[in-house]
Amino acid sequence: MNSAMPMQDKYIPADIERAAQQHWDKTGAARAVEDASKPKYYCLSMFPYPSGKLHMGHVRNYTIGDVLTRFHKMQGYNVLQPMGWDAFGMPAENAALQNNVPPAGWTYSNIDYMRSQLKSLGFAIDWEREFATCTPEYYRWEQWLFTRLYEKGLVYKKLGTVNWDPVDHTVLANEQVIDGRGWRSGALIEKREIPMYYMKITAYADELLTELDNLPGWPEQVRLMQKNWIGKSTGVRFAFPLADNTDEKLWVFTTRADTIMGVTFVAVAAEHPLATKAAANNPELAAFIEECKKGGIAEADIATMEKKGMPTGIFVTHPLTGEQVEVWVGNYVLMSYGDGAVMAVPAHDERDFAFAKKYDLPIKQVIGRPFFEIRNYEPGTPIPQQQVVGSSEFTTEHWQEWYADKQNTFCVNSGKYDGLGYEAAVDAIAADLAAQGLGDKKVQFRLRDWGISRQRYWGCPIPIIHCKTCGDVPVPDDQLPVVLPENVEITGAGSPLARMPEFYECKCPKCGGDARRETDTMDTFFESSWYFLRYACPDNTKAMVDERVAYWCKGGIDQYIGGIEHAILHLLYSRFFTKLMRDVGLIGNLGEPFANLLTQGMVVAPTFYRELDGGKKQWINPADVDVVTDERGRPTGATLRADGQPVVIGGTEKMSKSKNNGVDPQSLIDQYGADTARLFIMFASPPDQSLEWSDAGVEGAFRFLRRLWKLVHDHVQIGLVAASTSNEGLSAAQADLRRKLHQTMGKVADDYGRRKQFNTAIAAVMELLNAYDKCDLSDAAGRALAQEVLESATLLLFPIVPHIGQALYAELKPGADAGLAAFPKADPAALKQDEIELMVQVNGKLRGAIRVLAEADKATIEAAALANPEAQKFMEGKPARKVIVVPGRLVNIVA
RNA sequence: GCCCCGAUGGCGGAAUCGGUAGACGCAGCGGAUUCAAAAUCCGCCGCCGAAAGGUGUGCCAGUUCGAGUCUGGCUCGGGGCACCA
Repeated sequence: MNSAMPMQDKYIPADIERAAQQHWDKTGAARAVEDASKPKYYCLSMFPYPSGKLHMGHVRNYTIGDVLTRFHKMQGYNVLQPMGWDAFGMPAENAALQNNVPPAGWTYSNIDYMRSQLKSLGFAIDWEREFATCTPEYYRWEQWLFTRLYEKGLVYKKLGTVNWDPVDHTVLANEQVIDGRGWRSGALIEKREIPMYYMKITAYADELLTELDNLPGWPEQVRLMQKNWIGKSTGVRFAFPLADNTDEKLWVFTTRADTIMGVTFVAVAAEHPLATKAAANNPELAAFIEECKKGGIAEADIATMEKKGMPTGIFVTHPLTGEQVEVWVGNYVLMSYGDGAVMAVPAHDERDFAFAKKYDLPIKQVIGRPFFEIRNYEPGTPIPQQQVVGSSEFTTEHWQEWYADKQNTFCVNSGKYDGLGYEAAVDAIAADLAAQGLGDKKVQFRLRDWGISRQRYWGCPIPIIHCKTCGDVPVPDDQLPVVLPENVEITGAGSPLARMPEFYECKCPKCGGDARRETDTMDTFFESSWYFLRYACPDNTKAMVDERVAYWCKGGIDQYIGGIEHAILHLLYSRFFTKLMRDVGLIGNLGEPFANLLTQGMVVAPTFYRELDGGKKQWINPADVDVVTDERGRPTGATLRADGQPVVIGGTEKMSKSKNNGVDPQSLIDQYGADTARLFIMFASPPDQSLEWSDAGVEGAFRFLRRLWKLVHDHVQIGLVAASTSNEGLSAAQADLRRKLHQTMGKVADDYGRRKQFNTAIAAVMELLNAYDKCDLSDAAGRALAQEVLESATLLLFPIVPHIGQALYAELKPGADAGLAAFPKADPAALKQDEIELMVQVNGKLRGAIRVLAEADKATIEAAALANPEAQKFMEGKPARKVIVVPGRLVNIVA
């Protein structure tokens, strides 16, 4: 900043943004160095997938992070804000298929472009810590960790189910299965079981669950979602002996053992061994099992499809009644849950009820609900004790909500268990099953082990060698990393690695014989599960992490910011990894990785379309549309700018390619500058809510910055003075303005620091400047106050709009660097107020207002309120029965 | 289907611990300035009503002196559901 030059009278963002960014680069303003003498603040935003260019969601995410980064820097913290690239993933392979470019080259060029975009937004990122996860320097360490975990038994191999495209001969992601068909081939997808590697996350289920209670800095909803996902439940696991007198047993798990006397059939998954056995000499059943294998593996699809089943002809013995119960195959039973079999109690489970009605299976009521009645009730008397007069009516005609109730119900038609409530019945039944050696209480988790094998190319190779004599052998440390070859041809049919002998042919590290390298790669959640630790020491070529992790991550990363869509998987896996790495001895006990979490909302925009022949919609970008409004500003229609013809106004939806409603951040930056983009995004809505795009709102943000520039410019023209430091010499109106200034300092610091709500912080500064505009500041004391207001407002806004902040502050205080300034702190003396205004209510309705001394006692306030003419009018001469005084707020007279 | 969240003027939103509903901004309307326009500045702006006043925070109940905020029941919209990231 060259303060010798006269101040530009126009706000020209391009000039000041370039200058500010050069200044920060030159001074290394964003560089983070470990410094034990200062409190640290590690501010982390979820790293982007390098898809090509930044989208508005990125800009929002990283602006939030940058505001918190800059605010904490001004508060005296040693701040780290890193950035990197989640660089492995499917889109690179799709791009390769479409444009015939290798995934590596595509990814690296995207990274280069997106890095330049991030730089143009002026984020205070320490670029010296940048890395991409697709480089061997990064992924070698997760291969190394994988081999450690494999040796500890925390990684193991078992069969897993995948979406198989029988035409393209390839495994598809859930996203690539549309209405049960492959997205490219259109073929009906089948379930196929293949061997895969699994991470034993279930071994940490209890710790992952209980630690959620130690995360007060997380949104309650995210903790709740994770809790439900882990899904700890206590129930009974028990067995139905097969009725054929062999020793074989069919095991099931239930949380409703109290309904066990109502079991009328048992359902098993299509892949269950018993189903396979029964199908051996039952072609009809075999055909049904085949049918169950049609379709994808996504749970949402399985849960919403029509429930179907078929009897197997196999009977099992009810462990308590000795009755014969038939085994059915059900398409809704998942092999991956528990034992792949469930007891069916149609009377008390809604799904079983529907199934029993469909196949005409018996429904046996074993739970009753007491029915209450109030007898001899006299209107006007207190309601007497309710009296149980019997059980609510049960009918098999239709399902009623209470059938599945656990509370206020008791066993009926259940022999010795009759009359017992839920808990007592479960205890008694579990004890009886245990006595026979046929079952016991069991804690079960919904959480399943994490399958990490992917039959894809653009990912981290799994470091395993398959040897005919030695079995699966982890790649020894001195042969790591297993480097992913970058020059490959992507065909869309299977993994190219499996067609590259130069990749998979190898020697067994144990016996030296011919062996085959694993060609599957890892789930890309693997990379994102530990990147935040690597930022502390990205340059270490000898170890995965080092002692710098202890400095930056002590007590957890201070702030993590990212989309709510990652609430479960990414955050759960990252928590899991932190515990794994602790147990492998890599890091001390850091506890939870993310102390504070902010989940930002989506960026949405209006949609416009035209209906084409055949009902297909042609989506039109909002930038090409003019909206027509009536005289009150309500939209009445819209036209396409190119031809002036009408288009249909659709809903407001998440910005996406498919709805063509995306706004390119680059055009915004080019037109208005980074500060306007940042300001609009922070002002439009609080960070955790969805943000609606508005071109007019962007204009408004730009207008505000231009106005701010002009206010400072006009002041500087008259001449700089020393900022006021007390109320001395101020008029009453000026003292009011100064009080507002200091109130605003407190408000903005609280909004940035505690509330993380930036829209209200901006609104508060706007209010301050509105008051500044209306106040006469022409005398000497006023000039000093003007200087104080402008200096402070510039610093208050600096975290959000740092470029203009840097420039204006240097104009107001020649030679000063806003980025190094301390955040303004409210002066208690300026906040003092003699008189306050209280609202007066009569019967809860606002009727008037009174002014009283700030220290007035309750009696004085009551008297003033009762004397208020408006209050008296609405009391209509009635005496006040009660007067409620809420200090500093209002008086409510109950008449 | 299951888990979680949300709903306030024409629009985005504010009201932080149950206490003035609509701050701030956008759009709109009226005016000033201008040869004119842009830009800028000033004023108005929930709904009904001439006013007094009434009414109003998705819908239906409830708790309370007082409910956008708390409780129960719905409706609609969004996120996640384990291979999108």
